[in-house]
Amino acid sequence: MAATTLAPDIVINNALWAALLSRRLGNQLSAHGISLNEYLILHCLASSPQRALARVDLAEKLAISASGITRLVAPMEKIGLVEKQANPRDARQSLVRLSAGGEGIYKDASVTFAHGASDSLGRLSRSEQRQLLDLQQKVLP
Amino acid sequence: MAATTLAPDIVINNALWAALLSRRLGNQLSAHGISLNEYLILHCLASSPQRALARVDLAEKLAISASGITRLVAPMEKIGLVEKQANPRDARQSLVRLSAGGEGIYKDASVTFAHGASDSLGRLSRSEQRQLLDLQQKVLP
DNA sequence: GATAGATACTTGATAAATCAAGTATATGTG
DNA sequence: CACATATACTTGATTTATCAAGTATCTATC
Repeated sequence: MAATTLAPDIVINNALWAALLSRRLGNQLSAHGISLNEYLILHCLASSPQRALARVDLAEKLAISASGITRLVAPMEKIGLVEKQANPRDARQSLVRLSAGGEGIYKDASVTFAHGASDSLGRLSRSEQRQLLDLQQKVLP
Repeated sequence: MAATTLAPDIVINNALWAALLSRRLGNQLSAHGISLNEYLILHCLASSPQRALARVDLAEKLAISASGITRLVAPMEKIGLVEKQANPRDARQSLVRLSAGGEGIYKDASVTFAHGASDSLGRLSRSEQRQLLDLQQKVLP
């Protein structure tokens, strides 16, 4: 059955598209002084109700290793995009919290990001985009 | 207008999902002794009519830098997955050609890959998968 | 047919991400 | 309470990918 070829093709397309976009968007974001991964961190923080997340949760969301988060976040703290916030209930954890400055950069960068994203999806109609987003959200855990 | 949030969300979802899958599939493929990028190279070669591609074209397809291809392909040649084939019409180029051994590994790894891919898409019905693939192909250049 | 510029790759230096191992704190069990 | 195990992070060593610069070849123009 040809059934088996469907899922792999989807995954491969996704990987290729992601690689392409991450290069393109990474280049565009560099105008704001941040990398794509840094943008994604800001995005996750801004989307979280408390504007703060444990490093472990960030790592999980971004599918990055724990040590990767440590090394990504350290310079972001120095620049003041995020702040380290101790957790009084668990001394092992230190939350990463979005700072006011970080939020500003995030909003600015989001304009650029949205522009690049729209360009890349230009061939899809609005309803097709809606459809794609719905499908993605079904797939994501 | 909420219109603007659609495309960015799609791109972000795609990036997060791609990161997740590349880890998961990379781990699974390591049982075959190859990385995800090596699998993708084999896939591109196997899908090409001549079973061979110029390094430049591989780099373009995988959205990897030219030097990245050089360093990825070198060990694959040593192991015998691919062969270097000179281009008589252009001495600058050397094509990367899928070897018989490489094809075997590719087929074996594809079973693993298909399994992982299906798992990840388990929440989508077959027709939804078809829909997703169609949308992806509209987006890709 | 010589020369300027473009193309296909390779290589050295560097940045980014990983794994494995280590530290510190928390939790559950006898 | 003590001890084993699990969790949250950090750090050193290594892999992986990148960029910038270099070589060799091709192509177009004068």
